[in-house]
Amino acid sequence: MYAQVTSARKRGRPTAAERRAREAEILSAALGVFLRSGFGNATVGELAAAAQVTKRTIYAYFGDKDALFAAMVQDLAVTVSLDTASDHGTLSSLAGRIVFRVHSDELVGLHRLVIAEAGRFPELARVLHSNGDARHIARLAEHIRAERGPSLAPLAEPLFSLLLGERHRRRLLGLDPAPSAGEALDHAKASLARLSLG
Amino acid sequence: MYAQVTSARKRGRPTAAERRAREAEILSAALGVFLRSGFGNATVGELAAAAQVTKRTIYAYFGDKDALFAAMVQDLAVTVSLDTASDHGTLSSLAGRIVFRVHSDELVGLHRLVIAEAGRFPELARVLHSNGDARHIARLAEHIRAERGPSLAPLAEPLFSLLLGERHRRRLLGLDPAPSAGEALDHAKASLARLSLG
DNA sequence: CAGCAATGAGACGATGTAGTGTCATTCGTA
DNA sequence: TACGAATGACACTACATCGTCTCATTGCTG
Repeated sequence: MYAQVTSARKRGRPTAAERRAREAEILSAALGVFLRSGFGNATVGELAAAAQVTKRTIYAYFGDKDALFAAMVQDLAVTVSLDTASDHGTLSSLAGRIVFRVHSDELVGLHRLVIAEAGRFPELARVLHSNGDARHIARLAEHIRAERGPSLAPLAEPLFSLLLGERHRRRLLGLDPAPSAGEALDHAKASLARLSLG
Repeated sequence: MYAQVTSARKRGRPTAAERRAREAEILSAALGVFLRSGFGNATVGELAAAAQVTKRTIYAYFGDKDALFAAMVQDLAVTVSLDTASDHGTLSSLAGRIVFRVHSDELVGLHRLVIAEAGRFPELARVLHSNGDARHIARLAEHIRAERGPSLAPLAEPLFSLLLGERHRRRLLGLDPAPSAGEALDHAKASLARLSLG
């Protein structure tokens, strides 16, 4: 059940650039494996094969499986929310992009992983929430403040709940596919209208 | 780390009533253990000790660990939503009770378990959603229809999303404690007001 | 250029756990 | 009353997986 090894990697001491690239590759491969198998079910051998390295290297780079998982989540947490650069445009366009992003397979899977392991990694739950939900809500609040006035800013949090909606709960349970960008925008507009923000 | 065994249970063939009681006891104990440890981390020995039986009996009753987990979730799914009997009173009182129930440690923990194992037990995810969220939304829709007219019934689903709110996401991540009954009612009233259902 | 750090390859030990076998014991049932 | 089903107690097997060890190999670094 391991990933296909297409070519043997060369041995020997790597350059500094190779080290950085290898670390990134391990983290990236780990995401794929953990999303497919879950934390408990993923074996270190599987993780190593997916990253095209040996277990030796995994342990040399990260110490153990727990640390690799933590490093992966920490690494991803930075990119969990939308780019700040894309932080212009109308409120409804922002809301639509948030819906699309938050319902994506990648983010839903990451959320599922962290929820499942929240007991063993409480810090990761905090990090994920700070960089995800909290940031999205803050961004919505800024836009509402700018477009509709400061008095409506407290609507950002309930708006975010509507943007998630029942669909996101079904997503976490694996019952629904990810929405398209068009569906996401439609849902965002409907949510704004319900709070008289349309 | 096993539960303390206070008294040795008698041996020998049990009566029919004892069998039923024992099965219920195993299911109940399994909930506690799975909530504490998660599915993967809970051992069959732990489950057996918590139920005051031996592993032999667990296997005789349920076959294997997977089947025990499935039986437990199926058993609980029936009681996941509010009693139909308590289905009277005002809309805001119903909403308050739903908030309280859905944010309870027990339901949040069950949700967390099923989300974590949704890959291996997709049927359980369906059962939990049908008996939980879907039923709550249907009940809200009935009340809205009766109190405010049929045209507002489609608001039941967004209302349910507001009732969960950001708090429930934080609950799943283990970041917040369960709300008191008073807090639950306050939040329900605020949510109704936001949708002009107050 | 010589020594050493880092790696691939993969065997290996240690550990934990699912699930079963054995035997005595209790009690329902014919 | 005698037999057999169901269970407790618990040793035991089978197996998976974490993490380490060995050895050869490559290429940085002084």
